[in-house]
Amino acid sequence: MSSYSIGDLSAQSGVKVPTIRYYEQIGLIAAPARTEGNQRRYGSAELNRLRFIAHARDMGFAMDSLKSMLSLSTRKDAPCAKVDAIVEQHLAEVDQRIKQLTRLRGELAGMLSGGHHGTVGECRVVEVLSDHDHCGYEHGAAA
Amino acid sequence: MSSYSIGDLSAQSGVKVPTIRYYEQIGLIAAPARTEGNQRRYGSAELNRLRFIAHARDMGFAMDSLKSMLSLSTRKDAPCAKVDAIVEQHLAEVDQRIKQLTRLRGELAGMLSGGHHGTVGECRVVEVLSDHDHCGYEHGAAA
DNA sequence: GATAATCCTCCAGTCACTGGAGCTTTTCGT
DNA sequence: ACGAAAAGCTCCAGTGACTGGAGGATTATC
Ligand SMILES: [Zn+2]
Ligand SMILES: [Zn+2]
Ligand SMILES: [Zn+2]
Ligand SMILES: [Zn+2]
Repeated sequence: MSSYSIGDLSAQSGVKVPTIRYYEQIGLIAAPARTEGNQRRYGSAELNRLRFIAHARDMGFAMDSLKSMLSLSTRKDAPCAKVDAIVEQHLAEVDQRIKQLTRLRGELAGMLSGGHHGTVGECRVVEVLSDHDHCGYEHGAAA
Repeated sequence: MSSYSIGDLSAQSGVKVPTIRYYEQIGLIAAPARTEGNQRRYGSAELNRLRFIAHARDMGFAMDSLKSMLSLSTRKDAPCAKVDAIVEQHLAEVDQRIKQLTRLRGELAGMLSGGHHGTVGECRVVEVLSDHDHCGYEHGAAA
């Protein structure tokens, strides 16, 4: 059988029930067929679409990219260059983020180094956090 | 002189004016003195606190950690172990995030590799996004 | 003393959900 | 076949961390 209730769909996709309704509301997924008693019934196409959404969201794609990819992924014979471009851009963003976090990691490690601060008054963490001049890292500069 | 208007404070700290008022509203900073005409006037202590907040926020500390660190950083003779612990935990989180992003990077790069997909129908990006089985990465597992 | 810039409060909106109240429908055991 | 329990429905409100606007008062500058 290929008829899922919203709960089934939720279980199969890992997306919570209210979130599915929310996605319908914002037009991310289409309004499905209803039973006599007004309950939503989905087919496997909707399940696939929802999995696509969940997977992409899980990988940190922005909602906008997601919508673009969804609309681009419907025509199987269309060129995939645009989809690929979105992924490339996301890859670049991820790279950027990794670099930022690596620098931040250094900053945090630096705060903790030198060890045995003892009191808040001597604590390098508090010092660095209180005054960016002690930090040496240009936070917003590479954003 | 050590009397700043909210605009001065904003300029000195890099925190936007409405955000400063918001921080006051949620109790992150204390309500400052007012002029005859009801305008906020700040001293350098408030500026320091705001800089602390901005700096920590900039480094991705959660609002909760921030509050803890703020309350811990007031008594200069208290031991700094707790502050350090918060930073250590944040460092661990950053490490974790870097690992996740590095794996994600691999996944994204893998999607783009093999090149020349041509059409959406053959596109590895669409394939991987449509069906997590093609992805091989356990997304939620290490969260 | 006029005029521009800044400030005030209050309220609404953002994003991506999440949860509850109160009611109806479906499912399931007997 | 029937009654209870589970799951569904709609509507509305709330979250976090701000951001922005309306409409009006105050301050700074020339
Ligand atoms: Zn310390
Ligand atoms: Zn810094
Ligand atoms: Zn492709
Ligand atoms: Zn995957």
